Amino acid sequence: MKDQPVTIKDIASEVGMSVSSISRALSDHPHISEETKVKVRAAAEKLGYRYNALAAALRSSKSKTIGLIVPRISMPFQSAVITAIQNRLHTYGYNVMICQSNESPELEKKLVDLLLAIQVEGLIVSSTLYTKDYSVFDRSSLGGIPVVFYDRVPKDKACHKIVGDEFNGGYQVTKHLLEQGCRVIAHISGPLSCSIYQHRLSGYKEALNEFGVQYNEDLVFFHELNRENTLASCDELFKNEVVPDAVFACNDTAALTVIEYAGKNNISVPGDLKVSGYSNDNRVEISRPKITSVEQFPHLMGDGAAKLIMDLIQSTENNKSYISLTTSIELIKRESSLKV
Amino acid sequence: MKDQPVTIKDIASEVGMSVSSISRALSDHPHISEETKVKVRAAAEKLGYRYNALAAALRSSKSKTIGLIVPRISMPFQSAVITAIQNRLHTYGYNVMICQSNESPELEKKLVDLLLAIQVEGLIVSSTLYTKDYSVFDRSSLGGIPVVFYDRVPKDKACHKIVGDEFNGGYQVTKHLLEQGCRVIAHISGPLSCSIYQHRLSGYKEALNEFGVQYNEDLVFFHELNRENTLASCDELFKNEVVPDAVFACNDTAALTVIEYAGKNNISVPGDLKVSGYSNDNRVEISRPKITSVEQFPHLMGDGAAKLIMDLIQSTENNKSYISLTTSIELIKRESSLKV
DNA sequence: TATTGATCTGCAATCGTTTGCAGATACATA
DNA sequence: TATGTATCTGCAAACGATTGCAGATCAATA
Repeated sequence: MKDQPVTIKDIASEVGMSVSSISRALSDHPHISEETKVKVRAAAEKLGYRYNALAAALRSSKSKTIGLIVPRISMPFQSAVITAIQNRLHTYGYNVMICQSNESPELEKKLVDLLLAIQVEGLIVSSTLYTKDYSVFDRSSLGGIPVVFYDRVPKDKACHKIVGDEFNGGYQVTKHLLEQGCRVIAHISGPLSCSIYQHRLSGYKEALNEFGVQYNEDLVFFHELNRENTLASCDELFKNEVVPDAVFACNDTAALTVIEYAGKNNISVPGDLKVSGYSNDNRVEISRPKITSVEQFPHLMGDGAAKLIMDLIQSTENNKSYISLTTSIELIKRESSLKV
Repeated sequence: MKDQPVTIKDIASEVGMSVSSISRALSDHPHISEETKVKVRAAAEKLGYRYNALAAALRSSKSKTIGLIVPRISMPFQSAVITAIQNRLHTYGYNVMICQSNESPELEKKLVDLLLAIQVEGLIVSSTLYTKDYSVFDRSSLGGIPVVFYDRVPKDKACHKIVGDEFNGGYQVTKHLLEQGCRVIAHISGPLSCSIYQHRLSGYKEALNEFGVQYNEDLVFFHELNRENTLASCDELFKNEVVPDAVFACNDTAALTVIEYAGKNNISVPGDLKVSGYSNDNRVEISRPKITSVEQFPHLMGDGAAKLIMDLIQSTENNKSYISLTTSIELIKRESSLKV
């Protein structure tokens, strides 16, 4: 009974060869004959050998690991993206170290340090709502490893990224509500420090403009899209003499909250108030009425992010230029926004 | 400009000391004077030194990493547990490598290999619905690292584990339905290969027995709890002459599906049919009627699992005995199961 | 002065792989 | 026999930290 783990050294003495040949045999190096490979593999099996990826990573400086930083894994959109990334990277033989920033820029910074310490070969990041200082992601701070942002990407910084077509999403939702006859369309958005909300807002404005509707600041709210904040915004909205006939909420939680508020205040949806959410998570079909929302195809985004980071890792040339990809969105119309 | 990463060797030559002193200074070893520590830290900062956790892990055989294997991160219960585990382990200075088995026992086995290769110091596992062969988790196969199971735990194998009080959950739900006057209570369960469903079934039987209701095999279904299977079971249930007056579904997806089925077939819930789910995920409050369910306190379970694995790692004695923890559950009664 | 003890520092081996280079072997050809 | 070529194998130095042990320094005490 060994208590020390079995190493390639042990295999080497077992089969009477050098460690280098064992190493090469196990990694299927072309200079090793097929019969030795078979012999070596058999010996490894017999001794209960376990590959030490740490030692290999140290020597070859290839950890075969990608760091992933997300705000929270519990958001349906995020968990779908993560799963796609993970599955895709597995096919490349890469692991993913998933970290949650919990919407804290400080923690996010610490996580970068942590991931660099374990020698990840690349970083995939969806940043917090409040990240302003992206300097930790500069090439110089990262020691040369590539980073790909998705969804929540830096506003004013050139970088590799993959994002949904947020402008179009905002535009489509608003246009749809306008087409349903709405003219007082509130917009409950996340903080503008976050790029996606800026673009949706632009889409919203564009559609209003096209329909000749004046943009009204009193109808627009920017805050984290939880229940409390959204209820406060609803209070604000409905205390005025002129009340909205539609709400475009920037996620489904907010849309659900608006519907909850409407229910409690005898406002009929979609009769008196039409509502749209965003992200098309699994709750929109359960709600009564079912909620119009925007599908973001998280699987495509995750897949794209994973492919992109692998391209960057594998490309030898140091790419000066930044790649920016956009995934399409699709407005899914449901009861909450349709004419009765 | 260095292109090679800065190592403690570089710091050593910068400040004119040996690498061992640098190593000790940086890790705050007591044998190093405070002033040298300050000097060393300053030099490290100046040179842009980055700790190489891989090298340290190799030398000290302490990777400071725990492997986590879950069926899917997208289940609300799971993502809550994962977050709790991760937060807790971070306070111990440990990272978590999260892997998804995707309900495949084969993949699960591969993931164990992968995690062992990267030298995790412990494993936390919630197994697939179909895992029968737990031998990969034997002490001998694991090379001495501890493993803690949670929620989906081995049925017939002694192990460290933390589970919800499933028997009581099954009992409480059933008793509640009986108290509402129901006597034909269907049970839509997951496959019995999975321990939790066995225990809930036992609780179900116990409550029936207490109320003098005969257990009826025709009312009980075992399958993965997705929409398709659940709809099929509903068809089965309602084609008989004697139809159920309640359904105890073993997760909230199934409960939602039952309610969907009832809606389509003019069965009023809770008037004609009372329904309970399990897990109390965020959809049960959105559904109309709101759904009775069982809160499992995933945060407590994750926290407990994390603490337990750390105890096992830190305890020097090789513990012969296995620790089994149970977290409490709470039945949350809502409209779907209450007398009208 | 010699001894002790406390405090700090350095040497060098080690963790388990990978890999550039050189050497060995075998066989065919000149 | 000598040479070339193709194929395989081994040596030994990395990778960047940790750590047991021994040694150095210096002040305090006998």
